[in-house]
Amino acid sequence: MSEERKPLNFIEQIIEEDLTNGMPKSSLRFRFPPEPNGYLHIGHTKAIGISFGLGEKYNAPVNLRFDDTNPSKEEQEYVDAIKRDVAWLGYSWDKELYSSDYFQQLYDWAIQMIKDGKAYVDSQTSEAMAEQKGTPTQVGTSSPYRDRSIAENLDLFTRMKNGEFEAGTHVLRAKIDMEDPNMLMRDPIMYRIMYAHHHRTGNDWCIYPMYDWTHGESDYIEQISHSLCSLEFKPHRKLYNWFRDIVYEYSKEILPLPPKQREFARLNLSYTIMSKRKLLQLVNDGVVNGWDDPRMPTISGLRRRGYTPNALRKFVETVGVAKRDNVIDVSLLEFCIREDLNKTAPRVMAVLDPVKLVITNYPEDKVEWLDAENNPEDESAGYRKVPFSRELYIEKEDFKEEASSKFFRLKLGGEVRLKNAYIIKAESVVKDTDGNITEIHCTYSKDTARRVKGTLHWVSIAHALKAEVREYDRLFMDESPDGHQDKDFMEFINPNSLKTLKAYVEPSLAEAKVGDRFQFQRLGYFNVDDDSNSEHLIFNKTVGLRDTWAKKTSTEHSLNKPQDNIKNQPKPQQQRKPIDVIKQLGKKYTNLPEAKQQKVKAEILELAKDVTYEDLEPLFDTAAKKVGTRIATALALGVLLNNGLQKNETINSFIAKALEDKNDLLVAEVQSL
RNA sequence: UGGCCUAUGGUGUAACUGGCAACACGUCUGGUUUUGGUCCAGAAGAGUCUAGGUUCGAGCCCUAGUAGGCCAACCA
Repeated sequence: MSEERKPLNFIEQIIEEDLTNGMPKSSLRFRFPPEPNGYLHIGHTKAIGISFGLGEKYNAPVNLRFDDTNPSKEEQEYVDAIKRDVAWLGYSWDKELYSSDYFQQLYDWAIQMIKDGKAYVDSQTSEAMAEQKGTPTQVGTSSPYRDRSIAENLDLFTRMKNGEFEAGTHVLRAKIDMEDPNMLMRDPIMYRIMYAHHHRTGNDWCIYPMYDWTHGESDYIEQISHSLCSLEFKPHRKLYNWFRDIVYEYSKEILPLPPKQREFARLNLSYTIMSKRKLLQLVNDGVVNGWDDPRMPTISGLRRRGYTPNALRKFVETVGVAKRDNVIDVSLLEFCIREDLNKTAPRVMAVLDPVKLVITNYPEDKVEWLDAENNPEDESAGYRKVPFSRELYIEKEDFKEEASSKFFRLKLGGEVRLKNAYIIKAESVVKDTDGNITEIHCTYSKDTARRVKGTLHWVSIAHALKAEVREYDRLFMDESPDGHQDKDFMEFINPNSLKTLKAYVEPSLAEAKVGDRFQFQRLGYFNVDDDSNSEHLIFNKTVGLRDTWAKKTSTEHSLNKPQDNIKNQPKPQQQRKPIDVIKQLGKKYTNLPEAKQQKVKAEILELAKDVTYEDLEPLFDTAAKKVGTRIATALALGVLLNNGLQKNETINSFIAKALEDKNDLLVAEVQSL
């Protein structure tokens, strides 16, 4: 009956705490607030997973709110793409909302703030204001317009709204504290004049509210209980609360719940970038073919690449939620998609780099349609027929004229199984004038029950379909392309991130539809690209199969990553020095229950027989705090002394210091020395 | 010459709030296998950034350091 409670992340803990402190569960409400100025990427998937995941966990509504306060950057196209991506991930939002829906309310509150002397119109240039703002280490100074009368502020602000001023001539600022150590509190701008067409409000407004004076208030209007965002907004929290407390005073009768902002570390993925601005640059510079290029870390790119919503959700669930900066290894993402596709993707055969194979003892005009299992992981997937004939294609790299016994693919005189078909033996090769192998001649045997080490995939030449296969490599060659202050991320672009192959696939694939996912056996997972049609089949390689053979051969033949190899070498157990084991045992000594302590003590005494004085000496300096280690040291020292070691000054001072210790165990052990 | 945040195996996250540092990925062995996949069994790898302190007992609490991140857009 022991209930294993799943550990909660820090945000869930905060919510649980609020709940036990009296917040009704029905008050829980979350939101995902993208700015429609670009496509969503895998980093957003984490944010989406957190807020929508909380919604699912607590059965609470989650709003999709577009933070659309900057019409110069935002477009309807992005709104549509964002909705498509969130829905594709399998989340459903309670309401589709826009910060621009609240422009009037925000304006009314701003008027009230002016009347209360909490906001003023500044009429300086942005340079002058930046100057007065100070620096992180230097306080700011007040604007000469800071003490304008309420009447004048009201008049100016109304005229700003009415379009009487040019862009850039006036702004509305909150009146807070130009000397606050948090620069965001130094009279932040609330409104600027901007004559731009807004994707929703058109030309209704020519003043637009800034992020800080919009986001928190939108949360408040929607009665969001927990407003979750990434770490870089932590400094904004003070301002978020400042604005919130003011509008709460104005409207608490109608809007009783003041929201709270909490911040988590955003997701970073190795070998890629997560900045919408930089992603846009890749699109604009033609490095990739659009936001949904399969090499892009965008949700639409991953979708086109063949990733599943399941895999992505599992991924963000696995990476967890915390507050420290992180870089997730792409291998985890790849693990998640393989795990999902392994269970669901039908297996088919495709040859990407073909060489012709002729079965000399197979009749020329004969064709057999053999049974092939669709998915060994899923019995209900059933079987299909694949055609077998005298002339086949196999992968070039599956044949070598000569090879070691470690190579259990096809070699001259060797036998191998053809998947779903017969066992063949390579007899001879035909070469062109340059010495390239053009044909492999084999004989087959019908006895398929025999055990042979290797199994190859193949296609019948006469029946195979031609297909284009797009193989992708990482877009950047550096683990952290935008993590270098001296180098631009564009310097790390991998020039060979896309490889287009002419492949041959089994005929059953004629009916494959855009988006369908398959495992090309022994190769990896592939899906049908959006560009594909029945005349011209196109597949994207989603991810390769785990390949321990490729790993072995590449580490044998290349010295590419020597440090990786060294790092990953496990140390043989025998080489672990006794003194190290003693240290480890000693560490927790004082925490152990009595019986276990005796056992460990005996172990240490035994190990100490193989310890030299040179090994032990450094431990005499162990910090006083590490009592356990000092006890272990004393025990080992006892053994050495018994074996004839003479006391010296270092030993004596160790003993003297230990005798004065408050820990009885330590004192007892030392006294016997 | 500031403020805020963070620090646990190679990576990420835990440790029931002070009691023998766990899980996942990755790495390495071995087994099964008509995919060098999957699956199964196992291993290596962490004195929890440092130095003090509180405590019978500290990854967790306190103090001081160190390192990294964020903050000076009429962006979000």
